[in-house]
Amino acid sequence: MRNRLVTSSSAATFSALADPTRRAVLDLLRQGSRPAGQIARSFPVSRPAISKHLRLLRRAHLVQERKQGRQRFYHLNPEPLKAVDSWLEQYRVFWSANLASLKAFVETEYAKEKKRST
Amino acid sequence: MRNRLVTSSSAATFSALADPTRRAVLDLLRQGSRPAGQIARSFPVSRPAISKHLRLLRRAHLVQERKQGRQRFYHLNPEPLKAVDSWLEQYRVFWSANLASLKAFVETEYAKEKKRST
DNA sequence: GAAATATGTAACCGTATAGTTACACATTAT
DNA sequence: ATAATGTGTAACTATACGGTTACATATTTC
Repeated sequence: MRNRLVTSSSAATFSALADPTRRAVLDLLRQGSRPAGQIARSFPVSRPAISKHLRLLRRAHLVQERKQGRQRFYHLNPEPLKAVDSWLEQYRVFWSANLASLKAFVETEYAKEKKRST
Repeated sequence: MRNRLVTSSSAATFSALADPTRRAVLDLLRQGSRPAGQIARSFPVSRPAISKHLRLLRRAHLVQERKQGRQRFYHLNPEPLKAVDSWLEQYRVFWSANLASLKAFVETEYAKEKKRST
């Protein structure tokens, strides 16, 4: 039941990623750490809303906070995303499998089409 | 703004994956398609609850339905997961980067420790 | 010390969500 | 035809969530 374990331990991560604003915050932080206020100014919602998103991201360990004077710099912690990646890993084989069956399907249809047109 | 697009188009996928039961349903379907009832019996929640999860997964195109007699077989459609994978792709570089800095950190600490013990 | 700045949190609101039970509908079995 | 089976949905409940405004707190500036 290793999958089970991975799935449940990364529960906080998956639900943190469910919100588009939070994903965008992470995308922003990929370019470097920023103080909370600057993050908030990058989005069309209120500062407290972003503050709450940051709290959630913090709890999911997707960001970390570094106090500096009166500012709090947030930086990305990509580590929990590894769990998402390893969950996804088990599905990658299906993509190629489906590509193969799609290819087969297309070829069959092409053959039919050819036959029909003659 | 390609990231933005990827992020928003996969919104349904990300929120579908937020629920642990739904992830477990997908995990189950990796082993092959199953009728709705059998899926439901695999979980400690009521059948209607699973029926609703399946509806959500269907809308996110993560599963597809095939009616067969009075049963409805559900099978995995991994295609939408590609968007998640490509979102993650932008973070993979950070893992190795962090591993490198962790390595550097550990080596520095080791050097300090060595010095201290002499 | 007072004003300005940066931030988090509490209280509240509306909506979404995950669960339940009760019911409707289609299909198969008797 | 009737009963049994498989499934989805409606109605309802409790809770979580994303947003807001108002406020508290810490730090810097003047």
